[in-house]
Amino acid sequence: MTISPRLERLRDAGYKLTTARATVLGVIESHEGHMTSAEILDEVSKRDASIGRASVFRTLDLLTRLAIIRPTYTSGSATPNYVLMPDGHHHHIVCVQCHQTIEFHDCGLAVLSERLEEEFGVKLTGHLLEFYGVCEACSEAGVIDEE
Amino acid sequence: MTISPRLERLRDAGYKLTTARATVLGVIESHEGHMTSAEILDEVSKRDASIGRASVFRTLDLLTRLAIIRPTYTSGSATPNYVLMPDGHHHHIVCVQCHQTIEFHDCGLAVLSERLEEEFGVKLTGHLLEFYGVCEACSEAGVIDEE
DNA sequence: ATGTAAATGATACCACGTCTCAATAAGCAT
DNA sequence: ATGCTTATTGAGACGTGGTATCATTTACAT
Repeated sequence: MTISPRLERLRDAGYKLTTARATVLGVIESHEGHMTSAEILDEVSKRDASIGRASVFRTLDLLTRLAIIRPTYTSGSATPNYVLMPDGHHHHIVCVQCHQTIEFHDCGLAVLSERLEEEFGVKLTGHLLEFYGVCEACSEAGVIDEE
Repeated sequence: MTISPRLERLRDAGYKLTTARATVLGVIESHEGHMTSAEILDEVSKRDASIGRASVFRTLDLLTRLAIIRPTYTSGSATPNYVLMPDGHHHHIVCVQCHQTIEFHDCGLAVLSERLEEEFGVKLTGHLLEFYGVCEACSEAGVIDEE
């Protein structure tokens, strides 16, 4: 069996390679982009009904700790969206009106990252950059917040 | 009564200026930094026990839509932390081991922000930049993840 | 093969956050 | 000030996402 490089990271960190973990990661990887926990739960049990809810959440926690995925803002106080961090980083714009997200790729943050590592003595593995604003469609519709 | 500039933003956007809203914002403003919804709930009812839970959550949603605060997910799938966005932006480093956060201030993202506005036709009001890594203390303790 | 500790699944459980709805208060016009 | 209109509120019931517990299973080392 070939092992996804991300699963290897998991094993290298001292965690066991289980089917539950592989399935959860597989689901997230195959479904590039944002997923809510409900969607993940759903897809996982479609692929392997024997996997319990608890394990899915435990795996999400674990993947988060390993900076493989990241929970991120959705709507106000609702449940998070999980986002894959392809090379340890992820960037998007989210529209505060309609919650649509636009992904973009170059951020030029490598320099800042290094500076911070020195300044604070930390070892950085990734980052998430979210911009907030109003998308084209919404600003044309002109809902609230026009001054 | 003098009105906080943030409350004014709220009113200018067409929302009424109520005690519930003022209290919630007041709590968040006075407690600079990160707060969970539980902490906010607690502080609010300490200041004014007549304010209901529902209104607090509604206000959090509203403030989020207005980009005055922002929920961020420091730990895995737990409840979000609400963060004030002083000038529309906020930056921190979060330790994936102990969940401690370190705030920093200059990010040099203004340039990128403008470029994105042009490229995607959006109007950006703020951003959140999170770095993930291992803090000094944790990497000395050397828990998991040493290669 | 066998042992052992980590991980799992089932389920009961809890808390966060939402919904509903009648009561209230903000803001405006007079 | 006064009254009108409508957004907003508080109370509480409700749903659901996520967690704790624990006996069972599984991964991995020897």
